[in-house]
Amino acid sequence: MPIDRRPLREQIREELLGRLDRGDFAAGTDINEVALAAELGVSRTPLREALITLAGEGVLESTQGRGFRFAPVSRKEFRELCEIVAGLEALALDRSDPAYLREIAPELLRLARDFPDRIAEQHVIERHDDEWHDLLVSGCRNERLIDLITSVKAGLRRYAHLLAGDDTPLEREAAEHCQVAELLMAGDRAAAGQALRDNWVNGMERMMSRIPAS
Amino acid sequence: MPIDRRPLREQIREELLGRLDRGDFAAGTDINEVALAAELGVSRTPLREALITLAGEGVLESTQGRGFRFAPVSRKEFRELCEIVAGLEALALDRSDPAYLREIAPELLRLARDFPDRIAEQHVIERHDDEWHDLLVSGCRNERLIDLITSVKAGLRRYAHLLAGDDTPLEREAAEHCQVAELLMAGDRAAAGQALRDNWVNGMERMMSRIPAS
DNA sequence: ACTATGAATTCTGAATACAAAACACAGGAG
DNA sequence: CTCCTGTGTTTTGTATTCAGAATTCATAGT
Repeated sequence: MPIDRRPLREQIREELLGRLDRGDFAAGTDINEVALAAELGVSRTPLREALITLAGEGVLESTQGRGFRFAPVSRKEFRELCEIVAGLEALALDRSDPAYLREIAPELLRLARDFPDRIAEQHVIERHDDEWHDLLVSGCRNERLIDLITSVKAGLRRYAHLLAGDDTPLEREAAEHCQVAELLMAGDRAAAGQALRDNWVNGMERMMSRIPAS
Repeated sequence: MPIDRRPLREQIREELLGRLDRGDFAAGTDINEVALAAELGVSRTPLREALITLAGEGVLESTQGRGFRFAPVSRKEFRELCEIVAGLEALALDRSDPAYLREIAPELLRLARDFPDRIAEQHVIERHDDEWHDLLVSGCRNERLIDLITSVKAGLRRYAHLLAGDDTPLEREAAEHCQVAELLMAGDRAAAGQALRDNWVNGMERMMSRIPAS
């Protein structure tokens, strides 16, 4: 097997994002660099590099002399991020090859119908949802756009653990995904894009109440 | 006056972007950290932090063990970036307060008509163009979106010096800006958004020939 | 009792030092 | 002559150290 030869800062970044998913960090709290570096078993240098990357993605904030802190969550920001991702994914759909979209539409439909039931664990559901969205935009030739979507979605990870346990909207989510897939199968990319945007907006509204008011 | 108390990495980032505008760096070339740090009069640590930030914005690329290099320019990437910014600015317009847009429309129109003539220096033209676009999206309440647009536009700076001296499309650019302003004054935000997207696409097509084929 | 001041402490920001990987080039085997 | 290999050099990646800013806490003055 090829051993892991990526820079430490990337591994650290992913580790921190993983912990974020699990809700290990309280939003709004300051980060103690020496403590966190010791905990991760690395020095402050690559840790700070990872923190700077995350700050660039909006996951963290930094203030001169006071270091980094996890950006506090807010309904306003959640709404902003969802709006952006919705716009970007719709754009990606628009810049995709229509033939390819028709090709993957059946798989998208299958995934949407296989949506895990409410018994499933939260991270399984998230994984499944991510998989669907990743496949959806996989036909986009605009590589920078794909990277950008990934980056913006990193900011949404801070909200993941807040949304855990709310299984009511699962059917809605699955149904909306089905609709997008069916529109793609019919070849109506514009309508699919609109349905996708609606899916994001609806999902956002469904989740909004679970975010503490700032 | 308040003295400059921003972190070095930010000042370095701006200095590098400024040099990029002036075409001081050849695209695709490797960066020697010690040499550049010495030239800037700083140590490698904040320099690397700035480089990592710029890599996150797509201005630089990094490879394990080989450091950073200015990402090579290509028509493909230029097209991708323009598509993204077009989509994001149109989204920003869509998320703006219509009343505010009508309010600033006259100023937008005035700016568009005051477009500097072809005698003006390149950076004056760019400054003017930036000012117009900044004002256009200034009514957007989505702060994250504004930041994102700024970040993606940083990637476009690598192309600025390539586009210098091409004064033919100036009237086209000005005319298209006028049209957007007039549509906004009429209160037709959707049409203005479409005109804005067209402006980006047209501008991109006009510039495309000046970018060396990869 | 409360505020202001200042020293001690903690932490970040930046510089330097060290380790390891990539590169360049010379020399030898085929 | 070509290709491989090994050694020396350069450059990056990471760790450590140093300096200075922010915070805390105690104390003195009102």
